[in-house]
Amino acid sequence: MAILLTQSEENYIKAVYALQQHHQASVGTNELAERMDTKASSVTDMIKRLSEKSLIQYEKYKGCELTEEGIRTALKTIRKHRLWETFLVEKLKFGWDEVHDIAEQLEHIQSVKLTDQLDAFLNYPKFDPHGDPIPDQTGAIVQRDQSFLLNELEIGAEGVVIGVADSSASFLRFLDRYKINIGTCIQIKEIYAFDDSRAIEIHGETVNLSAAATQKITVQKQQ
Amino acid sequence: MAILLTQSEENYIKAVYALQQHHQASVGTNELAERMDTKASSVTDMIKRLSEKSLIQYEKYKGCELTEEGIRTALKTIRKHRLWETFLVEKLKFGWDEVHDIAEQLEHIQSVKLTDQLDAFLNYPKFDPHGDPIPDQTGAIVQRDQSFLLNELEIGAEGVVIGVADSSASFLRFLDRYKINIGTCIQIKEIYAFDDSRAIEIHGETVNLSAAATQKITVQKQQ
DNA sequence: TTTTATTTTTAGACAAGACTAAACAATAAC
DNA sequence: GTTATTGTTTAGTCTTGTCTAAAAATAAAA
Repeated sequence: MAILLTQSEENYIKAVYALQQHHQASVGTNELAERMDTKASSVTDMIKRLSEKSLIQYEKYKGCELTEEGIRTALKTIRKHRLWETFLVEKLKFGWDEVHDIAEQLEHIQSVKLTDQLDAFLNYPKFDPHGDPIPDQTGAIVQRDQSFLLNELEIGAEGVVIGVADSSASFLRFLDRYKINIGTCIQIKEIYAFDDSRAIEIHGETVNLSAAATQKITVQKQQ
Repeated sequence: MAILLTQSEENYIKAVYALQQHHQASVGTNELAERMDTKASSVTDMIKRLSEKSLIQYEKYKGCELTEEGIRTALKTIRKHRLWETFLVEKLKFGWDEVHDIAEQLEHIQSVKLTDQLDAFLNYPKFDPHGDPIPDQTGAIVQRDQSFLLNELEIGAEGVVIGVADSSASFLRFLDRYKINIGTCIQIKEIYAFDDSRAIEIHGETVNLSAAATQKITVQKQQ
């Protein structure tokens, strides 16, 4: 059942999954090479290997996509990654901008029991510190009911931050400076048409966020 | 300062350290091959690599030993291994016979901050679940005052279990069956000369332990 | 001290995963 | 419907870590 994969193979599977989720179509070699920070020729080699293991569906010059088994594999890795990120932030007091690289290593630890015990220890969290959903043992993901980007809210509307669309350290530090976190409550006070920035109230203070910033913050609308 | 090592290199360093600690002399190629479950020729290759990185002192046909830098490296890995074992048993409720293989993977995660935060989270433990000392950030190891093997105690003497000299799953399960754990108090009731077994009192009950078993349990003598 | 046995090292090969350079498809432009 | 351009694959090389088979050095025995 559970085929043993190298770390490199797991990383490729994860990347294919992410790209496939993004644009609902088969994934190209160059695109994947860009994402994996490697060369197209290396990608071709790896795709062939994964195709041998029937985790990927592949036809020459036609791109690739994950098989059912490949998707299950990707979800297992994502589950581990997000559980470890949660552990690092909740228990070890890391900032949410510091955890990605470490989780990238931890996600490759092989032990189903470890993953499940960690899940239990964290009290079966549904979302990680960036607001991304954590697949359960069966690979199921909780789907949130309608969420909005911050720039979709009208003046006066309130939202609770549930995620971010950019996990770069730079952006996460920006959020920290404004004390914006998962669960933070935000109200739109004003929208400036000239640059599409917003005045928002947060923790009682009013601050200005650029259009770029508001496009990267996901909220659950209140009431 | 901190040279990056592959997992394989780290494992070799750890093995050399262990063998060197055991018999205070330079470590032979075959011996190391046995320990690493590989062939002597592979060991020679690796020793050369580690010698290049000046972690190992090596002379052809004369065996090898760790340099100062090599010892520091070994202690870092041992620190991580034992902290993770402690985490798995204390927080994730693993049995002490289940943690070795997982810790063997976790010990290779690269992040000084992770190790130190984990140490803090566990409240700076001095010993792991098998009673082995955990090196601190500087590599210092707490030395226990005189410990004894269980078969060195005379009749009537009491001891508190502080470690085991065999971490095989089989032996650890044996200990679990008798509810023998780190911190368990044991008193010698009788010594049977014919097979060198002992009647011992433990948790109010009296049971018989073979000579082989009593040679593998380390205790701190009481009073 | 010469022979025998053991230990250790070399030489050459292999698989995984990457690379460069060059060839080959597929698509777009004219 | 040829040419450019872009995307993809092949061929050959490299490194890490391993292997086998054979040679060389050391240790033990005669």
